[in-house]
Amino acid sequence: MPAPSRKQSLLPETISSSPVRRLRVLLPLPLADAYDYRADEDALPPGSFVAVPLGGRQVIGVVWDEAPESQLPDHRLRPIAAVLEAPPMPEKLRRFVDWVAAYTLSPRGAVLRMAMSVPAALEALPHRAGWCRADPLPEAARLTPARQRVLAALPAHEVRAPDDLAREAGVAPAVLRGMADAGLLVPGLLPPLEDFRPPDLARPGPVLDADQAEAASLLRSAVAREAYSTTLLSGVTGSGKTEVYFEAIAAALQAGRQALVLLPEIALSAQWLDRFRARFGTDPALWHSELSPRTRRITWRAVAEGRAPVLVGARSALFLPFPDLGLIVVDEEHETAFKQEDGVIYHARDMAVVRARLSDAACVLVSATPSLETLTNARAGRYGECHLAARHGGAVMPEIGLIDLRRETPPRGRFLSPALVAAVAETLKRGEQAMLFLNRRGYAPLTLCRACGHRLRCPNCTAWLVEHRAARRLQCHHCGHVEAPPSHCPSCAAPHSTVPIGPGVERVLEEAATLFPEARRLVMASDTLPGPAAAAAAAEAIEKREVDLIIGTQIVAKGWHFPYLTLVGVVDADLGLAGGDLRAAERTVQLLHQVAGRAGRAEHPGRVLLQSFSPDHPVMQALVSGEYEAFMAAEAEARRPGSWPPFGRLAALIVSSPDEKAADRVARDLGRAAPAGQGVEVLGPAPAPLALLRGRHRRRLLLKARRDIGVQRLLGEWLAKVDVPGNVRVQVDVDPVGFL
DNA sequence: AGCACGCCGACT
DNA sequence: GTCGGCGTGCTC
Repeated sequence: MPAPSRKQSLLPETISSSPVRRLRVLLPLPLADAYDYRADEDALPPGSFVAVPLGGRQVIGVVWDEAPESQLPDHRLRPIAAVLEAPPMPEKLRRFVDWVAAYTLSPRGAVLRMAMSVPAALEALPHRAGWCRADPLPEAARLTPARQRVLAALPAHEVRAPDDLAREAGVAPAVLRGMADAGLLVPGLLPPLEDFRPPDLARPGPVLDADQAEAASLLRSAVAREAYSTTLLSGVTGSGKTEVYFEAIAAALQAGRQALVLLPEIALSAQWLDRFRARFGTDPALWHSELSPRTRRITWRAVAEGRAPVLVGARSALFLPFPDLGLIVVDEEHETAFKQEDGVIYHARDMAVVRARLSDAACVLVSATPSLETLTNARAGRYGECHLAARHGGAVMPEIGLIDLRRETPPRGRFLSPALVAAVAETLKRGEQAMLFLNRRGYAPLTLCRACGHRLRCPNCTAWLVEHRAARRLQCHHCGHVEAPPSHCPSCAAPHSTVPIGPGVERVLEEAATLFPEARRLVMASDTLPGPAAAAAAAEAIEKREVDLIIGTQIVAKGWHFPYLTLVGVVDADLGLAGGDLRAAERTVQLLHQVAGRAGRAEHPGRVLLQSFSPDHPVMQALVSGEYEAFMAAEAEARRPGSWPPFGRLAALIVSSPDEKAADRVARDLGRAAPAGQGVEVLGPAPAPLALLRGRHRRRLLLKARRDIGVQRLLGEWLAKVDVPGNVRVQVDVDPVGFL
């Protein structure tokens, strides 16, 4: 039978007598409002997952705790179709969904969708078959050594999964089958999902030094209060911050609550997991984009049922249904990867603070190079603070030096200066490891025709095509566009006339291969290390000294521990400073500081060399002196007069459309309707730096407002004044961090 | 997000 | 004359 049309399906539902009970159901669709449904069940608590009819299909939604308000008459209401078995969505998560939607000006349903990312976890899960010891054991059955091992591994009245039992007893699965036939084993049912093994709190952790112990006790007591607080935990690379916040996790577990750790790139955290295992003797639950559907379902359900005491994840883990979250740790809190840039645009670090507040939980923001926002909040007393001043275990900070590229010029077509080449050679000669850092993937960021000067650009974006020589192709780093390197210039048809301009890591690798032919070289970039397994293998090879020279993009900056790495050369320290980005200087200092932190640990002192054309720039001077806080204080004073964040608020409107005229028209209308008044300023419209992205023409407007002004209301009223045709999209980015 | 309805080009 | 393209618009 075909699906009934709307009109037909209304018929049987209209035969109901008024008044009917109404229930509010929020659906995981980009809708601002919840819908009213007819409830025939008694006492369906808020948070319940329900299946409801919508148009010609059925969708799963959540009973929302607000008064029904639909203008629809009773007879137009459709009934709730089914109540799902999953535990209701916790009240604290529902409030968080409401809060995030209001703050980011997103439809509530769009935010709910992030909290319902695993629809399969809401279905009832089948019980799994297992084996149980027969009681009594049949006397006649033969007890071979293999069979005895199975019985030894299987306590009376316990059910075990066949795979686990066979592995533990060291027998083939066929043995179990035979034992069942002989009546020694009887079938039993296992619960649908296994628990995550709880961390062992009694396990002796690493010995903390005095600084660490003091910080740990401060965090422990913050967690023990079971009330909202946010604390900044800062300290140089290698000062043992991770071990300190592990104590906060232990405190949350002791209080019977859950702990969540957010990492910017969970895929690269194999070494983090080793440390967790060392402290707690078990693995935490994981949450990131590469989980299999099955693991995703198991983990979501375990979180919902309170069976996952500790979860480590990427930013989307903030929307998991923890019943009683006691602690949120945001490690590397300065990382821009915490900013979600599409769909619902939010900053996971800021939302973590909110989630903690709504959960009566402690939040700990961790970084060697805290963001200016966080430092300012700490200085103002809104956040607590603890700082680890020294590297743990007696290691010293690396010595940082500058190479002035205006004097120390690399040979033509090369990118490593003589001074850096000499330092690498010396390091390799001593049998130590060296790293060359360049935050640019591929071979060359720009290709041009030497005959006519034509530059190869992406057809869909305002961007050059990046040559990836190993893969023999040109690639756009903003959309998926790929093309073969042309044999003739597409503009003047000159044959074989293209030349690569500027370096990427592949080109540095090529240079290193000619300079250091005997060194064992490894490139670490997101495209050469596809997935967590490859990244973990690379890290292991480095730790085992199977590599002499590492050439990497920013993925090398993130929390790795390479004990034999003593030299880091930054190929282009000026790279991040170009462009009109408000945070360019801050981000460059953070990135290069983190990269520098890879050099030298334990007994091997490290050295860092920065190649720069502007060695006098405050960013370079801050890196050399190591005075991060002083630099950030100066940065703050530079932002204060213009009321730039964190002293004022920003919101960006991004107007985009495949039709350039339409985008321009809407941007102009928005500009005319811009709010005005004390402490409010609108900049733009202007073409976005990426004026064309994935085939869409983009214009930007920027709202700057005093800190005490409610930006959301302003934005809401502003957007309501302008009518936006269907082919134009207006995205709102509250607290933008990038300016693309 | 789906899935309808709607109004213009190439097929029987 | 119908099948079907995917452009707008609604779903309690």
